[in-house]
Amino acid sequence: MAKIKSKNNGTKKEVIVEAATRLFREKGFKAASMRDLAEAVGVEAASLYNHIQSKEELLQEICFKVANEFNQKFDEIENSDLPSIKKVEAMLRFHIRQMFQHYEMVIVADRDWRHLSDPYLSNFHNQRRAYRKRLAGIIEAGIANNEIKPVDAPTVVLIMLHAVNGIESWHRSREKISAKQLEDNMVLIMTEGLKA
Amino acid sequence: MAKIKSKNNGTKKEVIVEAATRLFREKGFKAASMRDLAEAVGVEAASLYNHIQSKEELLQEICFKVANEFNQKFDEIENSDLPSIKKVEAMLRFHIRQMFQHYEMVIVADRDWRHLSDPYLSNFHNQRRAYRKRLAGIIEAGIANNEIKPVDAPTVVLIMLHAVNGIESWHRSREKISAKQLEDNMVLIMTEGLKA
DNA sequence: AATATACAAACGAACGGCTGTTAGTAGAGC
DNA sequence: GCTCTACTAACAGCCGTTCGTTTGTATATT
Repeated sequence: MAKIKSKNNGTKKEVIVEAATRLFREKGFKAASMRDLAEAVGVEAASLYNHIQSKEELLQEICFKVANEFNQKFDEIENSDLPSIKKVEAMLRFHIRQMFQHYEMVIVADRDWRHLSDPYLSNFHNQRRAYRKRLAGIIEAGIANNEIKPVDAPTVVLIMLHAVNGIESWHRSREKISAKQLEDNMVLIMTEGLKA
Repeated sequence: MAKIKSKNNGTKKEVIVEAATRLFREKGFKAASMRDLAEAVGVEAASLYNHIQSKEELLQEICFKVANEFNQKFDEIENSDLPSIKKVEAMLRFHIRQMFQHYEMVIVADRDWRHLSDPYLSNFHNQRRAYRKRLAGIIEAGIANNEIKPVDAPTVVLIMLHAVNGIESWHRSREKISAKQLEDNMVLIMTEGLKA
């Protein structure tokens, strides 16, 4: 069973999810139609349903893949013995790199997750809240042992997570500075105001 | 003629635009239907067209109202004789306050402007680019006379403008710190890393 | 004061078009 | 011959919007 590989590197479903990611990023989940998607894949709309169950399933795949990657990295960093300020920096750098390498799915997950329906909607929403709370926890730990100046941790999380979204603009701007340069600049600006 | 005031404080069109703002913010422009909007206003969908020309006109009103307010404030600050770093801080504070007071329309304009169609789409897009360039200009001026440390100005603009969007989460979170407190926290975090 | 005129604003019905999705079927590759 | 995948055709439902008409009300005329 399942020799349904497409071309060279994955199942047809994966090809569809990738095309959906690009399309959803460009038009938004609601505005992107299954017929648009079919055209992008090079097939009729009905044919998509040999590989997927529904339009929403595509959004689920995207959202939870992104969520899992972030949660996994978070575990790794949280369990390390870095000082708190370095943990924050590491998470920030990971966010920035994900935004460089997989920005389309990161943006779709961040912008269109509200179009999920329960139980996926609640699940994702809860994960999102939990993630922010954990991140704020690291910052508060840093404040507690004087690595980080006493700022409101949830505010810092708010700023950091949203600031990274700005990289979307960078992706389609003409005169790009290098990725490394942008990363270092962002980290500098965002963490310099934190240090005690 | 034209005593078509609704209830006490504005034309019916204004009432519709306000309801549309709330609805678009909640569901997104594409996902919000004219029948949804009609119900929110307390009227049949067809009746809306006695007051507006199209669904897109509503989006136009929202987007350009927001754009005009920001551009106006920008002129005022740019023409002042504040030091560059203070101009940046003033703009940042204005963004934050707009986000507190009119966050629904600010968010709709920022998230759904892509659903405008030409010529409004190009117009808005150009204003957006110009705004960011002007803001970067202020920062570069500050770098030139050593008020601001030598960072990449477009990156700072990216971060600042997106960071402010985080206030949306604050609006619907349970345990709010005060608006003033959040504003000061954001300004501190965002500007401390900039000072030379 | 009663009636006629004018017009804004509401309505139900309907439009063509697009939506996500299903059914049934034909062909390709093992 | 069996499985997988593509197709065409069609579905029910929602979309923004238009139509013709009725309702409500403020003003002008008698």
